[in-house]
Amino acid sequence: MPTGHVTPRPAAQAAEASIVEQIYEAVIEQRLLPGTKLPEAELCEAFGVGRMHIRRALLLLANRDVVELRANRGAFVAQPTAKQARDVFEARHALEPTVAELAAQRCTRTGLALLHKHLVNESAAHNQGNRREAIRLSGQFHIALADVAANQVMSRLVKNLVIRSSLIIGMYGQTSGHTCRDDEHAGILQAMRSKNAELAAHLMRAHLQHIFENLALASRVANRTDLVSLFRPTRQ
Amino acid sequence: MPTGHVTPRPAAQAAEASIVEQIYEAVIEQRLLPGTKLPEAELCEAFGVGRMHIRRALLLLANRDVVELRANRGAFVAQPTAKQARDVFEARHALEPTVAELAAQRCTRTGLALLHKHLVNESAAHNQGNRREAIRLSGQFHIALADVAANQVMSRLVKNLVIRSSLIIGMYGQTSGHTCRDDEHAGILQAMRSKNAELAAHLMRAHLQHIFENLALASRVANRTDLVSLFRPTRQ
DNA sequence: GTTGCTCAGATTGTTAACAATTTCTTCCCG
DNA sequence: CGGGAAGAAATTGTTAACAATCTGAGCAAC
Repeated sequence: MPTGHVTPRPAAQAAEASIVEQIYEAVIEQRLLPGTKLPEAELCEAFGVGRMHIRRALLLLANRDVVELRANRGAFVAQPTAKQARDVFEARHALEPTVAELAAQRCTRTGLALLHKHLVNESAAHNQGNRREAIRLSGQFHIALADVAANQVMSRLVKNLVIRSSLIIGMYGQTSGHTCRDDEHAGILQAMRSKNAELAAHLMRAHLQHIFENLALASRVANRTDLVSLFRPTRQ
Repeated sequence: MPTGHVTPRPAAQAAEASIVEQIYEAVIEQRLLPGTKLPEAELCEAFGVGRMHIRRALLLLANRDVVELRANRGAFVAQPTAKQARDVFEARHALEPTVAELAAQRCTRTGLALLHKHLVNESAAHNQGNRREAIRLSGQFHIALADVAANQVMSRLVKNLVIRSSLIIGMYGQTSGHTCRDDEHAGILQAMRSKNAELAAHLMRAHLQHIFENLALASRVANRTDLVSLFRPTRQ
């Protein structure tokens, strides 16, 4: 037993958790579009780890329906079907109003301040035309709300659903950039400030409904992503 | 390309899915109690597969909080804390009334028949004193309900929450065997028959509340499991 | 008699080589 | 000039050996 007690071997299991997290972020920011191939070799180089860790990270991502593993073909960013999109938003509709309700009941001063700061950044990104950051923060708001609700189980569920929503918006989203109107987020926060849990839940319901209505589930742009991967080398 | 098109290589990825499923079942039936160690070697022998598949299955189970992976120590059946227990049931409270509502709206004649058969079996198991089967079917009812709701996303979420509930009941459940009173299940089914979605949701809410109230979250039997693993060789 | 250390056995974590499959290129034939 | 088969390169899946860590028995010291 040498010296300090600062986590003997931390690099062991944290590796794939970090990888999963980073891919999550990339999906939320829509830098990784649905259908994009994720070759093991590239990921190994990108994250500087062995194939084993990449393999395990991909397995976890597949288990959460963020990537799809095709046997002997490799890993691809998931392409949710219209049915899956409906299911995801139905689940959000069931969960998130309750999350908002709980968050309104349990929010501390610190939590409110955090969410407010979130909104300020979100608004700023919107006005600056920083679409990527705006999308990211837009999703993060829902996750932050779940954190304020102080329920880790629901927090994880919401996180996963938000990420999958990013994929869904990437596939069926209308061109107009208002994926999540920040004023609606502001309304929810205002309801929380006045401790009106019922109103927060109602506003969340309406908000989710609006997001869902802005999807064009009829337009099957499913194969678009293959084109994207074709065009990708030139862009960025 | 030899003959038929009946899934060229099915044995590949289905392996760990099957293993996960079987461990799920064992946890639901409370054959695997919280804290039980799951050594790789034994699992390899039990399922007749290589260490790799076991390893991946355990990773998936850990990702769903059904087992806990301690670095260099191995895999153990998860031991939910009281906080986690509250979180799980709060999530169920948010999800399952909606599931019941949707199930009531969407149930087909076939679905109702399936659920009815479920209840009959459950009741029979209860009367025959077949505790293990009763517990299993009791959990399965909630899962079957989610299947009837025809939302795969919610179905998977409910399944996971039910399994974790089994662990919670295993840790904090009172001695009396009524983990899920089947008459309450019957009430929900009756509400579905009369297409009363609102009532189904309400009954589900009450049902979950009852289950939760029968937990003794105060009694920290957390370390009990270590004793269990000590006593286990003699029993059964 | 108990506490603490040391070393062997067992278990987990990692790496690397190998096998199987897919994909792309090349070449032949129509 | 186009279609298609054969083969090579690349990628994924699997196995086995190796390294690191933990567990437990045995022994010495207090």
